[in-house]
Amino acid sequence: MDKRYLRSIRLLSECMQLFEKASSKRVRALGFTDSQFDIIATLGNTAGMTCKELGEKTLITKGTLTGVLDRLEAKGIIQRERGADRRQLFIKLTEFGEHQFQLSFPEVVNDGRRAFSAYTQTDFTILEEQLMKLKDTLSSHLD
Amino acid sequence: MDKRYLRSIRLLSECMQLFEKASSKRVRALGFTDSQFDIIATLGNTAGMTCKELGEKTLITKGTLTGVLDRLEAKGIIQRERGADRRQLFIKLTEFGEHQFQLSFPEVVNDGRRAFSAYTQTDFTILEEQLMKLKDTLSSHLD
DNA sequence: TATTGTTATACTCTATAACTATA
DNA sequence: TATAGTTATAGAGTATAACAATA
Repeated sequence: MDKRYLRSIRLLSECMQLFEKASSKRVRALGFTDSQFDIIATLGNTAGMTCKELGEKTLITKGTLTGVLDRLEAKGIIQRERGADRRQLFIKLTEFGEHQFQLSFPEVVNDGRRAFSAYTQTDFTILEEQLMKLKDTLSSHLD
Repeated sequence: MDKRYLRSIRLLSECMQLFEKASSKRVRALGFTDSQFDIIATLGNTAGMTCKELGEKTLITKGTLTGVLDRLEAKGIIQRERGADRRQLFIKLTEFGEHQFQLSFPEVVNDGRRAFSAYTQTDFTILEEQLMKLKDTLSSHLD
């Protein structure tokens, strides 16, 4: 059994861990949990989406999502609006939420920008190429 | 402000999400939580380590770690042993835990192997090269 | 005094299943 | 009947700070 792929997975996971550790610290300092920020970042720069869509993008199951959205609504970050199909709810950032997004998102990802300061455009191109290939492979072979 | 790095981060995160979704499902089916499996995988093929080390590797803070270890100990997966410095505890897999690791680890990562079935040795080399470069960059510029 | 790990607290996330209202 | 989202429940992870034992 060829285990070479394990090295790639481990590297992938280590990169993600490094990035998440830094961003999680920022997010926490801003008064959000990782799940809450995940929602905010997903809703940012969109016209909003249904709970179903939001759950699929963030991997948060619907039962859990209600609670996370409740807390974000209590903070005035998001709002729920009935859709045409009256079973659906459209979730979107409030004006205040949009403001928070514009304010906090760059702060959270700014560490990332600094981290990549040594990358050239060519470096990015090669990295993106490999990650896209990886993503396609994983998409078509997992689940 | 150059935002090109955001694309790389997003791709990285999407790859990780795909992989974690699949592995989380397996782990859950085996009766473990992600944190618990993280501990098991970290302790597997080692002689054990202190809580401090284990916490650093898994990013689980010490207060939380005690609870996770309690539940793994109750399941007979891990054991705590006093070290030479009697403030420290060495955490290691029990014989049963080692058995569970040998049994479950391949099952969890097997999806990964399948996912990479189309990768050639050259593909792996290039991917690993890019991920190592990324890891080095993130390591030296974050935190 | 500093370090290692535990305890205590309060909150958040999680899975799951039953439920309501729409369709 | 099927779908979208909520509610209910029990368990698990989380941050934080105070604590005990040891160094």
